[in-house]
Order: sequence, then structure tokens, then C-alpha cells
Amino acid sequence: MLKYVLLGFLNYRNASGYDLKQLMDVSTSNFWHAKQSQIYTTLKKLEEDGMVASHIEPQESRPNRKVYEITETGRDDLKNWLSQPLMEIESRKEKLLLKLFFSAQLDPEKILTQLRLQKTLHKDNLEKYQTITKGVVQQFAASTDMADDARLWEATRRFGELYEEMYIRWVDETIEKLEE
Amino acid sequence: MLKYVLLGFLNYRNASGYDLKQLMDVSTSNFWHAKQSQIYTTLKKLEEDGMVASHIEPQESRPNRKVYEITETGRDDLKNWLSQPLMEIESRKEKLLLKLFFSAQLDPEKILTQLRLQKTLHKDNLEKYQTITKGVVQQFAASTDMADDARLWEATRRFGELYEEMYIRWVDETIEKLEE
DNA sequence: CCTTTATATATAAAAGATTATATATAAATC
DNA sequence: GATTTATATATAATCTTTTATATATAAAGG
Repeated sequence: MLKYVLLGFLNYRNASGYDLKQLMDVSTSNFWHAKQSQIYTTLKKLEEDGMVASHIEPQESRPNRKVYEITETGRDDLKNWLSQPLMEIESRKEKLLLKLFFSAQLDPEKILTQLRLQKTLHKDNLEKYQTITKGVVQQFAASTDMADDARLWEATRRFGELYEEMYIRWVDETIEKLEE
Repeated sequence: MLKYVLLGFLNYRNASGYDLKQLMDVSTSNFWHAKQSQIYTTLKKLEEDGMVASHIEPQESRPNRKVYEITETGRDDLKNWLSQPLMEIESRKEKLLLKLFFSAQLDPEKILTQLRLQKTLHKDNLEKYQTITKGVVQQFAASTDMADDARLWEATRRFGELYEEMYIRWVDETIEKLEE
């Protein structure tokens, strides 16, 4: 999948591994994230497969940039993937729920503390979605002729916001029930 | 992490790899799932590490069962993990959002079709949480002295329900905005 | 003056997870 | 009579992801 994130970005403009990591962190990290090392190894594989091509851009006093561009093959693969419908729903992994599920033998106070901590973390995250990320989307929208893109990006930001709101509501509800 | 799911179940009662797969499918699959092959290889590793012990239960006309039980070491490890607080929020991966994010170049009708399809899938899933899974929790609660456990299990079921409701609302909202 | 942050790429090793395949039989469905 | 479902375990190969490490320097902050 990371493959398609990288092709997706490179379809807009050429970028280095470093650029792609920055782009992901401010835009897709909400629903798709990757470590730096994975991005570099995936780019390498994409080049071997002829999906992207690269050239070195020399820099003074900084390591040279290796800038990638998408090839026709890559563009075809991306468009093919985009048009392929998803027939299944995504499965989640939530460590907190896992702990909760097996926490009956534990001191009841301990799981409450953990729930309260997670609530704080999710509240901070919600604020992030309501400020920073919205700004990023608006910037993109204002500076380009990508009105369609901005609508789609706003929809993905909105998902993050709704998710965090739901999560916080669930934690509140759960704490209340466990305190009885 | 799968390690702790298996130890968590074995802390209740002895079970085979097959049993554990069944248990996960009806209870934790909402927030933690695993393929059969991963369960078997993880059990093997847990035995090598002295976290579980196994014995063969012969059966006629069926392959013999390999039944695992948790050891003291395993129990200690599980309790230690349970009491360790989670300092970070879980990151998600959502293919649908990824596609949506890069779908501007695509035929706009295509992404709407995919959104509608996902809505159907999530609606089915919501129904599942409201019927079958609730029944499983109630069964457990009625048949045992595990009232505390049942409250925690209900909380994890409730998460799945809230998540699906949120998801469906988001799809509706997004379809509406894109149809304008 | 010292530490941190930002810029930039790369690889090795390990862990986690999926896909595919093999074997075996009873019971139920078509 | 043929296929599917359920019972049961196991491994090989591959793919995905994380953790850790190495190198190098300018600018900004404390």
C-alpha cells in the first residue's frame, strides 16, 4: 500500500524520500503513516520495478537530494489501483481495547488511570485536527487550482476529527460505567 | 501483541490453537485479529520462551489436539504488560481514505460508487455488533462468575458499534459534499 | 558555547503478518 | 454422487513494518 501513497504524491510533483516523509506527516499520517526507513526501501523497490525514475540534485553543505519522478508504468499502476473497488472493510488494531478486554484480573483503578490517560492524548489529537491540519488543507486549496483535491483532503481530515470525537465519547462512557 | 492475546485467553482456560482462533473471531477480532498460521507460529515461540506448555490430547477420526496452558512465567509477563500504561495513541490504516485522498484525477463517479459500497459493508458490520456479538457477551456473563469481565467485554463491543455508526455518518456526509 | 532541530540518504536486523499449501476425515448439503 | 463445511495442525515463502544505526553540516535556540 505504501507504494501507492508514494506514487500518489509523485503523480502531483517530483519529490525526494525526505520530501515524501514530510508530506505524509502533514497529510496522510491520519490514515496512513510510514517510517523513514520504509519510505527509502520502498522507493528503491519502485525504481527497480520501473514505477519511478530518479536523479541526483547536488547541494552544497547538505547531502545531495535524490529526486524521484513517476514513470508511465507507475502512473498506469496508480490509476488502476485507484479505480479498483475495495470489497472488504479495514480491520483495526487497538491495544487499549485489548488491555481493557483482559483487565478484569487487574486492579480496577489501573485500567481507569489508563483510560483517563488515553482520553488526554486523544483530546490533544482532536485539537490538532481542528487547527493545524485544517490549515494545511486550506493552504493547498488556496494556492493551487486543485479545488477537487481540497474537497477530498478535507474529507479525510474530517474523518480524523469525527474519530477522535467518537473515541473521547466512548472513553467517557466507559469510565462512567466502570466507576459505578 | 498477539502474544498477549493468546496469554490473555490461556489465563482463563487451556486451549488449542484452533480454539484460540475461534475465540478471537467471536470476541477480539473487532480490535485485534490474526490468521490461523500466525497463531500457530506464535504459540510455538511462546512455548520455546517458556510462557506456555502443551500436551497432546488424542482424538479418534480427527487430528489430535495440542492443548496449551499458561505457565507462571507467562502469567507474570501478561500481568506486567496489563499494568504498563500506553503512552501513545494507536495509528490507523484506512485504504478507503487513502484512495479518496488521491482520487481527484479519477472519474468522480467512481469514488462515489466506492463510498456507497463501503457504506453497505459497514452497515452490515454495525448490525453484527448489535446482534451476534452482544449475544456472545451476554452468554459469557450469564454462564460464569465473571461479571467484571462482561462489563469490559461489553465496552469493547460498544466501541465497534460506535465506530461503525461514526463511519456511516462520515460516508453520508462525504457523499453529500461530493455530489454538490 | 553547547545542544537541539532541520536537512538528507541508506542499510542491517528483527519482528509482525499474509498467502499458499499440505494432510486427514466426518457430517451435512446440493 | 459430489461438494462444502467443520474439525485440527503445521510450515515455507513472501511481504510489510519497526528498530537501530551510520554519516554530515548549518542554523537556531538556550
